[in-house]
Amino acid sequence: MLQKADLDALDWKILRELQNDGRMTNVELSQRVGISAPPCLRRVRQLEKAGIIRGYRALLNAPALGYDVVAFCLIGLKHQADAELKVFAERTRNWPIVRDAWMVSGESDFLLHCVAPDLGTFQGFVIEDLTSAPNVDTVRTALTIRKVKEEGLVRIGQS
Amino acid sequence: MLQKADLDALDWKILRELQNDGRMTNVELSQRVGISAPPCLRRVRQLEKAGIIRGYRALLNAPALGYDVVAFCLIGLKHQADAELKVFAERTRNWPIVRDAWMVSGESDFLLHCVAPDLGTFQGFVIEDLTSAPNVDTVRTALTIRKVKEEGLVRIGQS
DNA sequence: GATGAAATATTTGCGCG
DNA sequence: CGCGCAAATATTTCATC
Repeated sequence: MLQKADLDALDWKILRELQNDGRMTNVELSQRVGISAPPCLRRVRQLEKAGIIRGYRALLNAPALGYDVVAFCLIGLKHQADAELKVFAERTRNWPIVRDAWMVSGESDFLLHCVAPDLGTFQGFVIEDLTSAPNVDTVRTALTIRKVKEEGLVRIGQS
Repeated sequence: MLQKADLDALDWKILRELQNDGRMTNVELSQRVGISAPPCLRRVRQLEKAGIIRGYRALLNAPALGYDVVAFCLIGLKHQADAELKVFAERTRNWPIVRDAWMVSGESDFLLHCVAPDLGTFQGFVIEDLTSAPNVDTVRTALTIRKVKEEGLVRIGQS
């Protein structure tokens, strides 16, 4: 199976292009990275099989869909036993406003990436759902003003 | 141009499927949502043209690529004048460790989503780059333990 | 929204560097 | 051993109803 060390510059070029446009046709991809289509497709399939490419996803425009509020919530729990953490993690999966959630270490226990139609809905979620959920100690929120960077993974270090 | 209100249940089904697998062929997509291929493709193209689908992207497996550390940084600046905010935003774009960055309101001014090969690299970034950057006041970090949710946008509310 | 045909892309096998 | 070429297969796309 493919390992990180096995990736050459061509593989990283492929990854860069597919992160930019995951629906690019294989022939266009092959032209961009400078090889012909068949070996290009073989590399892509290998990257997929090795799990390096986890999948492909359409990106949606939240404001165009009526979701004007994007915010992050930092949650501190009262008790951090393993079972308690799992309970809260499961809870985040049932809140449609929460798009991504991470268990973190530091001052907080969870970080939630939230999207809501308007401020009222988000505030309602914070007050009625988050703050009043069992075992929740602290809730700090950061409303986003704008996204200033959104990029895929790149090779750090060599060349 | 397509507006949020114009989206029917079929459009949302399409969006859900393409968020799950952005490389699905149009014939498979059409079967999943229960219509024939041409009208399905027409809807997808409209969603793209309206900017509701912003693009497509391959998702990479960071650990498999040797990126074991994922963390969030909350940055407070000393001065938050518009020009200063722009300078810091531009700075985030030049740090390869920073994958996504948001300007936020609240206790902090920026939130950075960071990925690094190892803890030493991340700590080096925090100390040498972040903390010592001009105008940076406070840096709080939250190392992620694991991702507990990662989902696309869904329709909140009706049906 | 469905049907069928034309244009294009993907995929496979085989020879070459 | 992996790359490039060319034919078979599948998909996207456009006309029309």
